[in-house]
Amino acid sequence: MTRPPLTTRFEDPAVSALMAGMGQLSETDHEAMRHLKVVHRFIGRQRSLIHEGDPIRQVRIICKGWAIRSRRLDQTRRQILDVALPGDIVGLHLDGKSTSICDVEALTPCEVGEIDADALERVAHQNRGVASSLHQNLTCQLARANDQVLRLGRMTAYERVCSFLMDIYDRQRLEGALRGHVDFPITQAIVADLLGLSVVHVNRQVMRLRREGLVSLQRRQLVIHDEQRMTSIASGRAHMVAAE
Amino acid sequence: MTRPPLTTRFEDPAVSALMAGMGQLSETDHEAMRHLKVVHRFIGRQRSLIHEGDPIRQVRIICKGWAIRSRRLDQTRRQILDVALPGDIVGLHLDGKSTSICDVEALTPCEVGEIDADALERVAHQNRGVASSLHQNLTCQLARANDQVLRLGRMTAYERVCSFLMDIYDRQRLEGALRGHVDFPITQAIVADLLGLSVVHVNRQVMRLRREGLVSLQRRQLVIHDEQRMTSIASGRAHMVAAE
DNA sequence: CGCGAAGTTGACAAGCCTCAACCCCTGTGG
DNA sequence: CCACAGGGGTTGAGGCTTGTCAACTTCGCG
Repeated sequence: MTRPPLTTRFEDPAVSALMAGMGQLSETDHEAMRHLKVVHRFIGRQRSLIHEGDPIRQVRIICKGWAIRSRRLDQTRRQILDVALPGDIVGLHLDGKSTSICDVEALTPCEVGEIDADALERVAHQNRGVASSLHQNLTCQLARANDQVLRLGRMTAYERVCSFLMDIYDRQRLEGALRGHVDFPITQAIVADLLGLSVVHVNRQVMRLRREGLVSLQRRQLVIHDEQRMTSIASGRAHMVAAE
Repeated sequence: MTRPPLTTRFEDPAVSALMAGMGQLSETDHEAMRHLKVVHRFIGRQRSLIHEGDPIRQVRIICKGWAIRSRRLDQTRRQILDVALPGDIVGLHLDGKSTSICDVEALTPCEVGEIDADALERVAHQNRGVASSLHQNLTCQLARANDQVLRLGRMTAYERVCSFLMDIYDRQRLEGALRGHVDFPITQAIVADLLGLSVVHVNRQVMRLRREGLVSLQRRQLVIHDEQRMTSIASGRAHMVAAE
């Protein structure tokens, strides 16, 4: 269910999250960002944030929880484009007429900050740091999309799973996760739709990774036992290595 | 080989191409763009424009010819991310430190316009239209990347080939190709690396499309005989249709 | 004419999918 | 407290899609 929205103006967690991913912002930049109005929404698990074809007038920032962006080919075939973690922006995937080109759905209960796109654009136009940060965010999403293309196009199922697990792991480490284990609120069915595989085959790859002692994956938590080996497999470098 | 670069300032084809993809630019926007210095380079077929890891200080616009952006997993596995046609920008795929995350290579002899990235950023900052056009260009590249992910993740080989041919076809029609046939300077090996398939299998799909009378593909030219059917296959809608 | 690149075809192998059965865990309601 | 249902995970068997290898043809070009 959706709790009533909430509005804040100062040191908003959404704004902080947004700016965290940004490079060097001047004090003026910060000041300008603080004056943006942010509407907070709370979205239940598996609820839709955005539908393909929706007109988009706000930029949305995930403050808490995880979400996925996806597209459908038909009833049975869905492709998940990427996973959005706290601090990530959703709603930049638009066509020329500001219409969303993908669905966005909450993987876990989410708190989302909404900022009016025009207002943000005005701020960006007057504050160079903000503009270049947004630009950098887009560039980063492009880089992610390229990673995904490489995975789907040329990696084996085993490599794809490794690569994806390391991606989720690394992103959480960057955000300051110091423990050996990170959150993983993702079912194997989701992984399958992300990696262009069947659920059954994903399960086989996960089983193999466990058997080889590389990862633990239970109760929504992921532990990487051998970072180096995982990274090497994920980058396609581990080929004729004795894999048993 | 690389001919000596050439510098122009007014009504540069690169600038025109760049602005063509942009929405509504004011006269001031145009004026500002015209004062940008553009260095033109001529690149031979199969020559590299950018290597992964190169520091990028210029935005590059393809004025003539076709190029591809690609990444390698290892010696034997390459994934082509997309094809750049005249008017397309390359060199926006960067990591945080302005380093290229992919290779760019000329598919045919190319003329490329180079604009200093800082200078362009200054112009963009002062001219809202330019800024939003660049933003829109990035958004468009994101949308393309998503299309590619959908293709690789969930389409069959047959659908991928259809989808790709229609993409190349539609893009040239948009640019004003009125004839029934469009350029197609792309070998099947390139299509294979684009679609995550083997050359042999690409060939089988092309043969099938020919047998079914949907396309002609010869002497570097592509003809689509049944646009509607092709579009329907490319979007995954043609499933249980009697396809032979 | 001859060479190399690109395209074509068949046979066979491998990777991945589908189906189907089963297990485990958790929450829910009687 | 137990029964039950449902979601998620696991496993095996068999089939289809795609890859690999290898041979051959065609095309483009000097």
